Amino acid sequence: MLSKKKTGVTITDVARLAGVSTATAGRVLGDYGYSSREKREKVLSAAQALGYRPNLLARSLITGRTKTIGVVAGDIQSPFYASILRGISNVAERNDFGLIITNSDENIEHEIRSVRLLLEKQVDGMIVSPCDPEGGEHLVSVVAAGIPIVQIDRQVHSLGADFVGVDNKQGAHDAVARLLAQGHRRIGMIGELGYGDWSIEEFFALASAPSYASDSLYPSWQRLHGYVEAHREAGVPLDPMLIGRSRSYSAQGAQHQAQMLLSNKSRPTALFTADGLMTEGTMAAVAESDLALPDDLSVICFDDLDWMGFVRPRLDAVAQPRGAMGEAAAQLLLDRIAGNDEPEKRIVMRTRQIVRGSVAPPRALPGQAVSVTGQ
Amino acid sequence: MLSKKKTGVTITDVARLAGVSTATAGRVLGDYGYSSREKREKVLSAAQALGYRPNLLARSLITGRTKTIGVVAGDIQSPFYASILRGISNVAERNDFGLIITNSDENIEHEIRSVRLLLEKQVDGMIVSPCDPEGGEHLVSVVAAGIPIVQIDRQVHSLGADFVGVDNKQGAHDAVARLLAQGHRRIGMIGELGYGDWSIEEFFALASAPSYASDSLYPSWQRLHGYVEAHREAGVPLDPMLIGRSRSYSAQGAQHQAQMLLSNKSRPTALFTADGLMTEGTMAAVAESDLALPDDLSVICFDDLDWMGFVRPRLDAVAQPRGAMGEAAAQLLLDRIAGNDEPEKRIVMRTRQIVRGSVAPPRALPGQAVSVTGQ
DNA sequence: CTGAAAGCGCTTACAG
DNA sequence: CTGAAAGCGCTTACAG
Repeated sequence: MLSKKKTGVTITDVARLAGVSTATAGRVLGDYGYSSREKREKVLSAAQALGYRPNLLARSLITGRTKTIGVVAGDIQSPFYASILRGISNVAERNDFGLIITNSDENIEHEIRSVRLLLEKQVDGMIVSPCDPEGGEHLVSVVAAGIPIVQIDRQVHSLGADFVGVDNKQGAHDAVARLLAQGHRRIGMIGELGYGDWSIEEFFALASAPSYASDSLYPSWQRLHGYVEAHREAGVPLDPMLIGRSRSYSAQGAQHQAQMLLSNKSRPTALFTADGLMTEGTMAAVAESDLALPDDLSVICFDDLDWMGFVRPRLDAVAQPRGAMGEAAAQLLLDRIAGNDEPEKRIVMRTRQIVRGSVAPPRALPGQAVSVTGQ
Repeated sequence: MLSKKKTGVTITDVARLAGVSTATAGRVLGDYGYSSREKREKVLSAAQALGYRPNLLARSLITGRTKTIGVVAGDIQSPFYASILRGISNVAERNDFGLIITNSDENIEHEIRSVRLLLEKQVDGMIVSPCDPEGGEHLVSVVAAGIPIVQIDRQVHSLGADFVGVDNKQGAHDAVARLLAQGHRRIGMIGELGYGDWSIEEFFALASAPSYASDSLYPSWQRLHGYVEAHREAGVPLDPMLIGRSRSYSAQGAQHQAQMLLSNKSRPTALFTADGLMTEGTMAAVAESDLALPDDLSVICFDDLDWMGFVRPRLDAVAQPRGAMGEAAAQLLLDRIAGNDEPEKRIVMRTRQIVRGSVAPPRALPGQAVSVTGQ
């Protein structure tokens, strides 16, 4: 037995009470077209008396615009997406847009399902964090249908849609360069590094070329590129054994990789983590170890999370402007929805190095000679 | 200049290509009513060929149901709401429902605006975390209009809508009792404690009566009630000076309250924080102090956040089943939408004490005699 | 099982 | 400035 939803007050009811046509009532209530002050007041007070609320569905069916944007996030529960969503939500509310939110869980089937739902709900545009750089046919067809997409954090090759992200290479480069300047020579990195048909060795070879461009790669690879560049500039040789590749966005995977790295007899003296989830897994591994930060191990994390400011030691981080990324993406999308047809835009935002005390010069490890050169 | 949205393929197009009426096409595509295998196949292949996607707006306009639920959260960026939303989202996706999300920012005007938007978007039901226990007229009118509401975490008095929350009193009681059992006699609490027309002294007097019921109060007051009960059971006198009342959901406010408490010459030897945000502020204050956990100060936090498991020392917490709360609320709402008209339901979920090492017996403070009784 | 017709609640030309 | 009419893309009785 379905509960029968009361068919609320309609524009027809208002028009009848006000003694005008539905067209006139519509013009007043929808604030389009002309209306005399007299009719206007009649309609308004009738609407008030009846408690009229417009049915946006009906309006959208005609206008072809829903004033709704859809989002496909990786996982709305993660601090990264939660902050981005907040930024998107701010802009949406400010512009009287609704927001439909879905998760892909980094699964292409889910992503396709989400996009279909958003399409059927007739969103005016979408913000998507695509989970497969190569699997974007479903997105191509959205764009082809004239529905704007803004990609966030990650992108599909040759989709030709706007993009908002951060300068991953620069952020990682600066963090790793700081560790190198402190004298670290064995710097571990824990990253997702999932897509990519190459081994770490092969990527090192590619990325060592000064002309190598990683712009279209996934964030963790761009961050590894920054790692490589910092090493090249410092003249420090690369060691593939120092790279922990979790291959999926999972704290457990990262924890496992960090444990492996730290239990090695020639363990790294510093760790660079490639995102929030990798940081959580890595810190869990560190907490289980006997290592004291920063004396036994220096750490810098990509993405600054709330708690990093009040644990001991406080953790150094590469901060991404997550809220601003969401706002920029939403604003760009609204511009597109409003008809802005300038060429494809790429907004690459700057990261910020946050120094708090989780970096110190390396100490000599048992059985190892460490030459501290520093800056 | 508005970009003209291409009016996609409609059921009329499909019907024409398939050589059937729109009614028949609708029956096949919408999977309602009868259809012969022959027509069915024709319609399906025509739809496939044209790339038909139903326009859910049109369907909803007729059926009066949008298969969409709306959520009014406090702040989707907080880990508390982010997890709840994930739970809601899981159930929604599983049932092919869309999800429209808004924030109230604990501001009644925003909440009213959000509810209006959801109403105009014709959601089939709402999940709301109301920000004012007394200000619920806008919610009353929603329920009166036949649109089900499930309240989460907090509730409006006498709204007569379902509710999903946790046993705040019990959770707080057990945490504080554990501190008392360790010998703590001066236990501070940092909480929002915003609504309520009483002072802490007055509340202590009220809540000391064994028959006092705090079920309809805001969570932080219920948690303070648990604090009071644990003290009464242990025969430990209450001291209003030990309660830091931030009066708003703000980490800064909590930090300030914690600083005040900790800088007092007869400072507490243990702290109980009443929610995630209070914990963040409190931990910031602790990080700035000279106090070492757990030797100088024991801590238990209400709400278990990811990072509490891998900081040092790991933090003890009262875990709320946030994801399950969201799932339960969404499931209950879907039941109501499906027509379940049983009497108002209250789902009160259990918390779980998580012991990790941030609690130890108190040490004597300079200039104070401490009698450790504990077990 | 199928089709013609009406209609959901609005907005949009089009006359006046 | 206003109203009668048509129509957005579907679903729903109602005949057949």
